[in-house]
Amino acid sequence: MKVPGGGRFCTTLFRACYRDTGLRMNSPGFSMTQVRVRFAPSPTGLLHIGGVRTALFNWLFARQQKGVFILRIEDTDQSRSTDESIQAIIDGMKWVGLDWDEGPFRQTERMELYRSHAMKLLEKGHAYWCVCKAAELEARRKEAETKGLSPRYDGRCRNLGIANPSGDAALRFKAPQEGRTVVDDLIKGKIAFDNNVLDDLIILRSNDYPTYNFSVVVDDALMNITHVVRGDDHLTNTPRQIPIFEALGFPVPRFGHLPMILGSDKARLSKRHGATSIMAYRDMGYLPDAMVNYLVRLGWSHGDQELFTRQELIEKFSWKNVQTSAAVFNPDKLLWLNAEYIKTSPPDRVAQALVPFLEGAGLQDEVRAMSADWLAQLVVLVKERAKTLVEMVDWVRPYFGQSVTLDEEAAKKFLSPAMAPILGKLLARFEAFPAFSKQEWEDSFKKFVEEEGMKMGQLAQPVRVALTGRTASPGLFEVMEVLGRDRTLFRLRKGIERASHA
RNA sequence: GUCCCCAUCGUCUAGCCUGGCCUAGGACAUUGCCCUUUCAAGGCAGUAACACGGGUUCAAAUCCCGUUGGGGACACCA
Repeated sequence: MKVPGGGRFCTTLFRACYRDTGLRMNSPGFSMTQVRVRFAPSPTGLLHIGGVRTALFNWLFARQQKGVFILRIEDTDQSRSTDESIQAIIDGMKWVGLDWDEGPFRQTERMELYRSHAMKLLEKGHAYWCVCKAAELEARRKEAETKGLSPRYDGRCRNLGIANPSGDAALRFKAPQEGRTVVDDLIKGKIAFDNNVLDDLIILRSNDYPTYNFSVVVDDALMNITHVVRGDDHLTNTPRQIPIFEALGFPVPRFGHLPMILGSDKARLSKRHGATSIMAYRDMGYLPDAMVNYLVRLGWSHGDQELFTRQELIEKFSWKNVQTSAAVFNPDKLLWLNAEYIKTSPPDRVAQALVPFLEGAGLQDEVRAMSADWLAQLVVLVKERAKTLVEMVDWVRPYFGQSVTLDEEAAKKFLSPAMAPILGKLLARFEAFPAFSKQEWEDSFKKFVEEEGMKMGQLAQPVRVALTGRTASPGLFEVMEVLGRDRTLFRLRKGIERASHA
């Protein structure tokens, strides 16, 4: 239930103490508690973009508050956690440039902590042994569901007082059954839950491993997490976790629940909506900065601004401007942003990111033969035409190597026998220049077109095909500049050859 | 079924807290035009939204209630 009069914008006074944590840090008179946040993914697959966005908000807040950002791997699910997934998380975080200050911690390395705290709860009477079998529980849940009842645990072992269970038993937390738990959410405001909807959740499995709802609490408490910021899907876990903090005698952190990312059909984003792994976007030729910009803007805004540097993001971020509703992931806008970043990022950086793609396309020798400066020049040549690095590979291909592969249709259309003598004359003019000069060659070209009584396009297209092999390319004279005098003349001669033998 | 969250153009959003400046602004996509040696990029213009119903008020996108719709959670998953 939404608390009346509470919520996100309740009163100015109230807001001051919970919305603007930034003020707290900066205003004198408040105790300087350092912000400590964490990203706690489970290693059960690839790092997906929703996870990256959660990490991003945490990271932004930590950096802005000069706080600490912790990476914690929640791998207490033995059957689903893998080392490859842990590596995927680390690789993904590094690729988008989200550096952490502590960790990565693995929960499986902290087992004793969970077990000892669980025993503490048992001793204090906050927990009890449950000897119900998993299969029985499952059956009862199904039955309750078909009867239209709540599929909660019925609490049958709660008052049995089992002290030394034989065989496998699980430890359950004695959840409060009365009153209400109020969550004061950073993003959604005050939310109240009636405790009577709570059931006694298992905190220690019969295999001695802790469950999620218990290990998060122990870790968040022990790691002194001040703000637990996670996906919306955890909102209803919060009233289950708060009583555990309390039973353990730990202070309760602030919570913030980020709205979900949806697919085009408004269902929670999943594989069937297309690529969801962050690394898939790297492979599709997206720049990490574009990815970050897109993901942050999906659910957060700063007036009408669309493009942000990382520094701006850190400075301008605030919980107040985080959206409360879910957002549909829009690949078109991401693509536009990527194109924007390709156009405006330093060309040498784009070139650097492009190299692996060129190598992947079989151009490793060609790339090695060229200088970094030339590569950057190449990026400048095609940057407003390629929306991804993958597309850029295709645009850039004609500029490697001495000769060029002619597109058959283009050659047939533009390198006709009738063109041969005209191209020959143009070649002679260019050959007269001892060195390439964009301005001079362009003037000469235009003068030639005029003298011949041609239209610009009539000559430009055949030359374009001769130089690039295709009918679409950047400006002719920029192309020549990147090719250089020798290759320009060489390819022109080859083009004439082809035209005369057509 | 129960509980929780959410609701402005097709999409991301501004505006909502502190009602009037909103004949609702920006961005992506889309349409048309301009520029032009091709392809882009760029420039200009256009189409397009306050879910619905009740209140409160001189005045509601903004506050309250309800309805509808969407999403999430209810595991010895996280």
